[in-house]
Formats: sequence, structure tokens, C-alpha cells
Amino acid sequence: MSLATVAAAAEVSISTVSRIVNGQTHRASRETIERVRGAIETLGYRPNQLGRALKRGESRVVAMLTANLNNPVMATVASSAEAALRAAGYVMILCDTHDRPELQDEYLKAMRSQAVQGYILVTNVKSPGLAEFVARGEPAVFACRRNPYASGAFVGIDNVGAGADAADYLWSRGCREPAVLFPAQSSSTIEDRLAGFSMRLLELGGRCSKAEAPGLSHLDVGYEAARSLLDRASLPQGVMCLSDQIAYGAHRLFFERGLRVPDDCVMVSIDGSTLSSWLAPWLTSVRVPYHEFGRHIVDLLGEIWRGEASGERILPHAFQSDVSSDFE
Amino acid sequence: MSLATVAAAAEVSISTVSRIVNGQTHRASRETIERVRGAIETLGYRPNQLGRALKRGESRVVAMLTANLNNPVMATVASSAEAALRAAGYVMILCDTHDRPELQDEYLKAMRSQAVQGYILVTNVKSPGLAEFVARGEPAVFACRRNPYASGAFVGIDNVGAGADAADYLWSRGCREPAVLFPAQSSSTIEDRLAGFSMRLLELGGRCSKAEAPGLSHLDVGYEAARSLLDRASLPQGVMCLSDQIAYGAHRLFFERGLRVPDDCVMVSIDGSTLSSWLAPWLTSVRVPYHEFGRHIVDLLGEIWRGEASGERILPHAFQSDVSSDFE
DNA sequence: AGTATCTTGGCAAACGTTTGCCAAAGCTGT
DNA sequence: ACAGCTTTGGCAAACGTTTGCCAAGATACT
Repeated sequence: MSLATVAAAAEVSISTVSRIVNGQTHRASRETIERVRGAIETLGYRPNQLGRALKRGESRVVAMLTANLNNPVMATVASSAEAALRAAGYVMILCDTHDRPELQDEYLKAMRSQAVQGYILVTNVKSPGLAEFVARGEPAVFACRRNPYASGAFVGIDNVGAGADAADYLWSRGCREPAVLFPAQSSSTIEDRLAGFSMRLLELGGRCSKAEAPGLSHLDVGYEAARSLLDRASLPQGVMCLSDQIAYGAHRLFFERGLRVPDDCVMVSIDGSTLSSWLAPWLTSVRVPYHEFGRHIVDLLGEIWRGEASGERILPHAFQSDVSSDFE
Repeated sequence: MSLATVAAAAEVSISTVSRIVNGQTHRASRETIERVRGAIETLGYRPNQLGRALKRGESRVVAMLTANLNNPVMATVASSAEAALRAAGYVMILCDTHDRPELQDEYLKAMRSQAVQGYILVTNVKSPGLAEFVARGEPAVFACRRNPYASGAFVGIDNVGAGADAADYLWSRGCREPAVLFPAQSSSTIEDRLAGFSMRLLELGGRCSKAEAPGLSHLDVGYEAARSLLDRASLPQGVMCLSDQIAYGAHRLFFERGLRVPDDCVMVSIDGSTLSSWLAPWLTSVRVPYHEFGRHIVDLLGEIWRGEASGERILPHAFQSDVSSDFE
């Protein structure tokens, strides 16, 4: 079914139907408009987005490239972005790059040939394709992780501040020499959180030991980092985990070794996922408002499309207090 | 950049370039082909999928409608479907219906106007739009939850059998009168698991008490169902939770009341998400191979497109034994 | 030499839209 | 009666593809 079908049913030309579909009411008589609207209604016509996109040069499709959908943080951001895009009349293509540069480049090319109108990037993996992409000035918003090639549209939190808050928390709980667990594969987010944490601790007069580990997922990272920590030194009073997932991994090792959190060792992390309040009551988290990210991402995309200079959106973080507000 | 650009660069006609792009090597001389390939290479040309889709009538885009991306089960299925689609040269549009009928209908219409080539549906919410959709015979594969209007392509597990396995497990642990926790909002999956569980228990000579609760998410369901259970009767030896999320919710209530799992009460569930092995070592699960779903979904879609009668794929489930195989 | 076949490649229509332009008709005012 | 304006609506080109058809040249066969 196409404009032609409707036009035939209403006995007008295709152009007339097209104009009415697009709300140009001053180009046809009231009577014609009603006839056409009736035909559209009875046929259940909806304009073909392919034809429209081809002609108009805007597809109303946005691509989201995410590092790993199985990470609940990414899933939450994807979900909130999807909802915000839908509300704005867009549709989301989801691409899971698994943080692999070749796959990322492949996706960037594929999305270009899909003529997508904008990009949401949750990645900081460098790749030749991404470098060109940024250089071409494609309309993109980075979320969680900063653009590794340039500054620009970004939605995230003040990771330095969040790290500092975690340090304050541990300090207030009496930890003077906490450990910090972090992944070998770094990123702007990780670095900032780490920097904020250790700087604040230094300011306060404390010091921290660091345990780093490689790993496919932050779960593994946490587990391995905790292992190397415990194998190397005695149990610290407190442990700072740079993400919830790292905390989960670390907790697993603690559990296996019969250590109890927070009785034997306080644990703090950054992310504050909803699941933690159910499954990890032992964990204290700096809560990041991932549910809000989508709205701001779409705002920024809008600014870019309108040609406005678009900056960063740094959203507020806080210690987890009221869980209920987590649900919309 | 379009075929026209390449044609100009290679000094041939648009048709010739198009044929070469599509692998018709017998319609041009070796020399011409090389010249065209060179031009494509240097320009970095990729065919515009919009034009192609419009002409060919197949968009190589598949829509996935999922009930709630924040549910890790859905996220896993989405992730595996995305990977399988990508490998087959397709692209995935993700739609989060939040199990709301109007939103589902809105998405179905929107996807139709996007000319998507196939659908992956993780829903059993009835809606007028879905009824028409099924009646039209659109190419769709249902995953996890069965088509509420007809039989047909489906990927899932034997939920009756999984329920029975859970009953066997609790029986083997000495539970003679376990409780079962389930959501008020039912579905084929829930019903089957419940039926399999209680039938097997009856066969074995046991009986079960049931606790049902409404809730936005299964986390709430588990919490509330556990509350109503404990308020009503004494603590059973074992609790069967119809999903991992229900188990998490129930555990939270148990934790608040100072009850320990599995010391005070054995808990079993169906899903076996990766996260459980990290965060919920107290939980025993029937493991569902959600990571494999994507592959089978795409297989079935292929069968449908080729016009083959496509049936159901019932994948094997098992008790969680080796966690490591969970990762690809 | 004449005919048949193969190779090479271009023309043009079509997919469903949008929109600038033109034309016919209906009006007003002189 | 005629110029000028508004209303109404159609024609046709364009977006980037694909593909049936035709044509010119080359080669092979009788």
C-alpha cells in the first residue's frame, strides 16, 4: 500500500495525498481533505519510511553502538535511550561492538550505508573508522565514555567527583588505607574515578593500595583483582570498586574465602544499579542516574541536528538513598 | 556518494557499476570490472541501503520487540539475537514495549512503515494490532513466550520439563511441601513452569503451597509473594521461584527477616543467569541457554523467508553446573 | 559473404516519497 | 468585459537502487 493506493481510493492525485499526509491543509479544499483522510483511515495507510527517507535525506533512525549489552549499565542506557528516541519519533538500531575495533568499524560503515541520522556511542575503543567518523563530523553523542578523538557532545557524570565521594565515604567509615580495584583495560571513566578517589584520599591524609586485573568482564576483573589483593597483603578495612560489576566479582572471591561484607571489610562502588539494592545489600554505591541518560542524549542529538553547538551534560550523582525513585 | 559518483569516476554507466557491486561478473569485461572495483575502493563506496531496500523490497532490517530490556534475560536474548543477525548481514531495530498493549501496537505499525523484513517477538501481551499482525502472516519468530494467537515459529525451552526438574531437585533435598512463588500476570512460560512443577510434585507424592503476587517487575513479584507466603504460613523447607528475578526478590525479603538461604530454606529457580553465579551463590537454577537463542531465532527467520514451514526450536535446559561455558 | 551467437554496456522504468512549478477555475474590483 | 488574485490540484523530477531490454561490436559457423 502506498500513496498511489490512497490516491486512487480518494480519486485525487498522489501529490495531493502526500501534502495532506504532511499536514499542508491550505493546498486542498476541506471536502477533499476529508475524503483523503477517510481513505487513509479505512486503508490504515502509513507512509513508507524508506521512500520518505530517500527523498528527504533524513531517515529518523538512530544507531546506538554499545560495548556490551550484557552489562546491565549498558542495557539501562540502551533502554532509556530507546524510550527517549521513541518519544521523539525516532527508531533505534542497536549494535553490540563487544569493544572490538574491527567490529566497531564494520558497524560504523554499515550504519552509514543505512543512512542513519545520528549516533549514540558508548565506547572509547580507538579504531581507524571511528577516527574518520569523528573527523567527518557525523552527528554523534557519546555516553558514559568520552570521545577518544575530540571533545563534544557527551552525557555522563562527574567521575572525578564520584571517586572523591567514595573516598569520603570510606574515610567516614574509618578506613584509612583502603584498596582500590580496577581493570587493566582503562578508559576515561575508569581513570577519572580512580584519580578522584586517590586524590581525595591523599587530601584527607590517607593512602590506598591498588589492585589491577585484566578480564573480559568487570566481574572477572573484580574477582581477579581481589585475589591478587588478598594474596599480596592483609585484608584492608575498605575496598573501593570502580564499578558495580567489579564489586560483584570481588564479593564472590571474598565469599569463597569466608570474608563477610561489610562486617569484615566495607565495600563501596560507583554505578548503583537497581539490581544491587536487591541482590547486593552489602554494597554501598554512588548512584549514577543511568535512567536519565536517554533523555539527555536525545536532547543533545536534537541540538546537533539544529546546528547548535552542543556541549556536555554532566548529571548529578549521589549515594544510593531512595531506591523507589529508580523506577519510572 | 552514490552509484553515480562511482560510475563517473570509472567512466562507465550506473547500471554497470550496480551489476558489478552485486557480483554479476559476466556482464562486463575484466578490465572494466577492475576499473570499477578500483573506483569503489578509493571512494570507499557502500551501497545505500535505502535505495536498495526500496527497489528490492527487502530491507535487511529486523525488528525485535521485547517486553523489558532491563530484565537481564531479555537483554541476553537481545544481545544474542543481535550478534546472530549481524553475522547473517542483518541489522536490528530494538523496541521496548514495556508489556503495554498500546505501545506494542504502535511499534508494530511503526515497524511496518519502516518496511522491516522480519520480527522477533518476546511478548505474549494480547493487542488488536498483534492479532492482525499474526493474521496477516507477517514473518515473525517468537522467543521465550509463545504466540498468543497461533502456533508457529518459536524458540524456547521445555518449560514443563524445567518445572519438573526443579520439583525433582527440591524433592531430592528432602522438601516435601515446598512453596512456589509466581506472578499474578501470567504467560505461557509461567503457566508451563508452574504446571510442570506441581504435576511432578504430585507424582512424587508431595504437594505445594502457592503464593502469587502482582508487580511491575519480577523482583517486586518475588518480594511480595514471599511476604504473603511468610505472613500466611510457617517457613517451608524449600521455595520454587518461577524466574531468577523472582528469586532475587524473595531473597531480599528473606534477608530482611533474617532468614538464610539455603541454610533455613532451599531456593530453586528457572533461568540460571550468569549474574546469579556471581551474586546469588545461594540460588540453584535450571539453566536456560539464552545465549543460544539468537542463533536459532535467525535460523527460523531464514526458514520463514525461504517459505519453508518453520516449527519450534526447543532447546535443552540443565541444572547449572559449569559456569565458564556461559561465556562465548 | 551471410547468418547466428556471444560479449559488453547503456537506456529507462520502477520502488514510494516530496515539492517546485504550472494550469484551470473561481472570485474580486474596475 | 477584463486584469489580477486566490484556491485547488496535477505533472514531473528527484532521492539511489535494480534489472529487462535493446544495440553495437566481435566472433564463429555454414
